[in-house]
Amino acid sequence: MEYNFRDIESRWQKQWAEEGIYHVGECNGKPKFYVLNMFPYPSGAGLHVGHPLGYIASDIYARYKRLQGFNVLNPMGYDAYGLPAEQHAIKTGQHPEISTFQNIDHYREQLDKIGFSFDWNREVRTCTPDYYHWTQWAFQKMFGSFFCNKKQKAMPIEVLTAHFEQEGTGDWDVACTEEMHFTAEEWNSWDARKQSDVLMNYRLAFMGETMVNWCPQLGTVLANDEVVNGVSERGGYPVEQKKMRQWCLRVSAYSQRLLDGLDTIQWSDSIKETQRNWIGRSEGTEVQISVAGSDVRFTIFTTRADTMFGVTFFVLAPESELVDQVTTAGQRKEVDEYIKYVKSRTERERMIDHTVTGVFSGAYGINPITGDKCPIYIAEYVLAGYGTGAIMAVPAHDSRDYAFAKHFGLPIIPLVEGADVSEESYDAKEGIVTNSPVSEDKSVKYDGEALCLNGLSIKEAIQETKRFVSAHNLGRVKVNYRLRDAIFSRQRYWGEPFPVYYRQGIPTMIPEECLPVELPEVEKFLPTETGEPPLGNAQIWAWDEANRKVVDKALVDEKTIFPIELYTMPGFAGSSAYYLRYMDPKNDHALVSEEAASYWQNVDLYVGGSEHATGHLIYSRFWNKFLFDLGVSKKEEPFQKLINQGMIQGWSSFVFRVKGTQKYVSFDLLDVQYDDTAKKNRYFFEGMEADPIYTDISTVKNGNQLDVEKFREWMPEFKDAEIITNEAGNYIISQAIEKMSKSKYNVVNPDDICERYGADTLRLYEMFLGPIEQSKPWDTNGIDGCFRFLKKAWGLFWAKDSDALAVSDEEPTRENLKTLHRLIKKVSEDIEEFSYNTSIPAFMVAVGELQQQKCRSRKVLEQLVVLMAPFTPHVSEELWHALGHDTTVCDASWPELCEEYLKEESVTLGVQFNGKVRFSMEFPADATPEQMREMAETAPEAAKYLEGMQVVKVVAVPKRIVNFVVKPGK
RNA sequence: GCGCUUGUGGCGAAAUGGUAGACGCGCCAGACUUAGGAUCUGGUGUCUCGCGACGUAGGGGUUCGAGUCCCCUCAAGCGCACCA
Repeated sequence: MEYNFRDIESRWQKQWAEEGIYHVGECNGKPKFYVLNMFPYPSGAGLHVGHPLGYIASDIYARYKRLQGFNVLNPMGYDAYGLPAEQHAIKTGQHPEISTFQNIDHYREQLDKIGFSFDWNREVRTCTPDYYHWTQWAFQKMFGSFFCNKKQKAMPIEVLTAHFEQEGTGDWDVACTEEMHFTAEEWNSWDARKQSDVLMNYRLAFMGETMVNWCPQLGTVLANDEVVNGVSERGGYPVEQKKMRQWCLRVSAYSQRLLDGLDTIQWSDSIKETQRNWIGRSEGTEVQISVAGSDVRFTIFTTRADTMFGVTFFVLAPESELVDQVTTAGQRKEVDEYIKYVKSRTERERMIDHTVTGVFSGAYGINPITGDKCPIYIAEYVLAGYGTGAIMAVPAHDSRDYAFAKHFGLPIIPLVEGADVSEESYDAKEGIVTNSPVSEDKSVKYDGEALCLNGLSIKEAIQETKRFVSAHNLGRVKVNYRLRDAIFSRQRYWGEPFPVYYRQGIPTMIPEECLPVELPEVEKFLPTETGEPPLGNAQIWAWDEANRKVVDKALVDEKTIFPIELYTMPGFAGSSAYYLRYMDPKNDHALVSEEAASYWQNVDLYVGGSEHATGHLIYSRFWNKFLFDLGVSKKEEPFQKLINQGMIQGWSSFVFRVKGTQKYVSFDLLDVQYDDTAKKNRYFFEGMEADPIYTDISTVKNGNQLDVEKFREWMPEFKDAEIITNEAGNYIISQAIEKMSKSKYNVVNPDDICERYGADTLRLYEMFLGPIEQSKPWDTNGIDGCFRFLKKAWGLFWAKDSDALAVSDEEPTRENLKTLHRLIKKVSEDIEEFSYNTSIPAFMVAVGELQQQKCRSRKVLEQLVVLMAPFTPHVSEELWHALGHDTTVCDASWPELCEEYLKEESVTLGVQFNGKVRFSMEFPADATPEQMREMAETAPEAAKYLEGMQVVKVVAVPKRIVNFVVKPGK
């Protein structure tokens, strides 16, 4: 019987959907397993072959786990809010929801063709009110919480206000934007507005005046991970630094927990390391510096407390508030000019250009250890956002300070024995400290004690200085994190609205029972003429406190009716807790019920791209930890194991058009020159320049030739093209590996593959391409091999030239069982290790062997069907039913491995002399090393190698090798 | 600059420290076919007529034995980057 994949696949896909065989519930009899893919953003371009890579890998794992008896949750949904839909809406005037839903339908259609075992009953879309209800709810909970540093836990804000009423700030160590100190009397004397402002310093979701990444072209602020190389990730527009009042999430409060959690999860080292870098923990010392002749004091942060004796100047960040306080009248003008210059520079300029700039403030700081007066500079190489925005400069042991000192002619004092600092600084943290102090009178005594570090190693010196500084109250030991709080508002339309109104200017939460606050209709999706965000265009957008509903904003009276927030939430809001919602997607009363959360716990296997390392994967860990503190989430970490599938790239193809003509020249006829200034190749034909132009992959034949007819048909503008071919009459194209994208015409569509080869072949081939975590270009050429394999496997079950099943009840031979169990072993191991690319060859070999063995045994073939089921569900289902089962193959059991069949009676091993294999011979599989040695030594082939030689040593490893170490002599 | 990852045929890639290149693509030859991008069989790392020798980016080391473990160098990719 012919392998008719079109019929098989469409028939089973329909039946699976009708019978709902992939729907799961909370089943306490079975152990749970939660498999999850990063849900896609449904773009207008549809799926390309890269998207399903991760879905197929996780689907194989999900099906495998199900066959092993687990109750597997494998859901899918859509990250439906996003910029492209909004940009499309601005262009066309069409509501973004319409295009988004159309795209979702298209995605679903494409996904359904590949035969995934998703439970579509649990689908979520981040843009539907029943979903973002819980995004808003979580935000309100964060607003209503603060973080206790000692307990390392979020707590209700009421606990903090009660404390303020009783004791003021006291010495409670609480995560905050800036440290504040006030008494209970002060707190109680403040009005609601002032109290609200102060609480913003502590809330986990708060409004803060912070430096933000402002993108004028997009008209919105962006999170740090949305800015790449100083330009916006979406669109590549310039980004400026701007001080703005924005909603923020106090992600930094969880820095330590985010760091510690990494040790408890199975993620790749590279992604854990990326997150560690992003969190950027650094242990150091804060030291108080007083300004000479003034009351002003400031704090510096250093990780090199051992270098206190080498300080020759101090530096403040230009944005620091201290700049104004410190600057002397004489230097005012120069400082102002410098600040103006710094402000004129964009983020991008600052990143690329590291030339030394700075200005003297006129003031001097006093080094508390040496008593020295050192000049205070202002320079942009010190960042306001890190540490205290002020540093002590030790040019001898910090390359940046060194460059600055050289530029401004400041002294350089080496502090490490043997360090030569005449050409460059000595930054290494190794060596013995000297010059600290140079002489006794160079260090200040506190309580009769002076710091002396001479003779200590640098590490010891750091510890000693920390002790000294803390003991004499000159500063304290401090841990800093690079991780910044996340800016949580966007000036866009297509996002979750904030459930917040402004009660006489005070941000106030809309009552929890009134959620969700639905995104209002607007006429235009652009900012208003007065520069308000798009929601400023919404008419029905005011909160009526008395009637507890959203009303016309014309009614705002600031007594009972107030304006609602115009900002919306960023993309990561909806994607931060969706894995919890899948557990209980239709719950109206809670994000997730207690029962569902307790049963499903967290995601066992999460599959998605590594590009989310510092975005989604940090935010959702933060979000989950917060929900864990609330008791909603049951696990500290949301994703136990993470697999990052590589990106599938496309082959872009180029033709070359001579400038200003319709001549298209074959690539091999061109002169290629590298343009050093433009950093790209330029192409010339008979002295005229030719431009590379993308051509569609469908116009390419034989790997690198242009199919001229298809090319002419592809676009009207090429219809009358003058094609200049090479001598052989072929037109050679040029190719490049690039990201798959519609605009590069290199997209390979999974639908086309399914149409031509079937979903099972597509699934096999995507896994066969290479290791799942590696990026690789898509190459359709190899797919025939997988298709042939399926036809071969199919052929095992059917009689030749007839529709009859050719399976018998005969007992399997030992050979059959050996092949089968070798396959069981290999495939089980491979799936556990996600090396699917090597199990497909194993299938190929096994099927080849069974074919050669003329195996017709039902017992063997039935198990083969089950083994293939995770990879090729359609074929397996068809064969499973053909073999007479009336249940789905998904409910079969994964075959048990029986090592007995793998045992060898004898084994052929290479016999080596001095490490080189000279001949092979048979050994009993259970031979001991002694027996092996004896057999090898007495073998006739061995004689010529042992002739006149002395045996120094023999190494015999059962099932591995026999090696004689010999040397001449007797 | 720091961190992570990767270097194996024409290509995608395999190899618990044990005969490197399984399997697939491509290519070559043959079979069946009255031309097809079908199917099947065999071959295919390099050098050599052959015996054989050499081969896993380069160099060193550990080992009876190294693609694999250790050290150094080089190259590529990704991430972070005046983070004090």
